[in-house]
Amino acid sequence: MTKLPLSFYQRSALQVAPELLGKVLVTCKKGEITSGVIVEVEAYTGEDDPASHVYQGRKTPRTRILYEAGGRVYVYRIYGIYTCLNVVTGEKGQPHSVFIRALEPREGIEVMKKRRGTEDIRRLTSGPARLTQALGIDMNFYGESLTGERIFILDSSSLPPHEIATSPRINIDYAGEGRNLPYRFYLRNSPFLSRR
DNA sequence: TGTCCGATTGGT
DNA sequence: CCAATCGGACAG
Repeated sequence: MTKLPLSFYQRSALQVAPELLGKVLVTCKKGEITSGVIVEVEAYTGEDDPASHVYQGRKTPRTRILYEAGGRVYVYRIYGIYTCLNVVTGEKGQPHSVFIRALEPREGIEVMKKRRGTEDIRRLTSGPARLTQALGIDMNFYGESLTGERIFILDSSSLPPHEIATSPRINIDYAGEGRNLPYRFYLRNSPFLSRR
């Protein structure tokens, strides 16, 4: 297996998002490898997207990395407690990203159980803030390259289209009209989705 | 400087 | 259904 190349990421979020399903997200922290198959993502499509952190051209210290070329990590804090992970996509100056919402655990399950404080496999990585905790992803990962050693995504064969489902994005009621856009993509039969 | 609020989660 | 908990965004 080989890492996805930068060229994979340097396209629009709507192209990249469904293609990330079935790929394997890996982190290596203090020699401990943890990984999971990506089963749920959402596309955030830049300054015209009411749900995006860069809506209407907000350029702030937090969103700086979104304006760089695709292939890096965008992490942010939410509710003062949790960390959420995005993959930056698009060309430089095109602030797209793909929000990673859920994984199916693969490698390092014992480490993940310890980090999450639960034995329940279904609650290890089935949610955006759960998976970051399980994989040890914190704010120090801001801007990290996805072609490096700490965090990367492994390539794998494409999935048959009928396994991929679409829906509106979750918990973006603040986005007005944008709340109905079908920008969430997930593996139809996965037991590891984030739904509650 | 002050106020408002969230791309969530876990427990009632 | 609701609280937790604090940095970011923005108004003044």
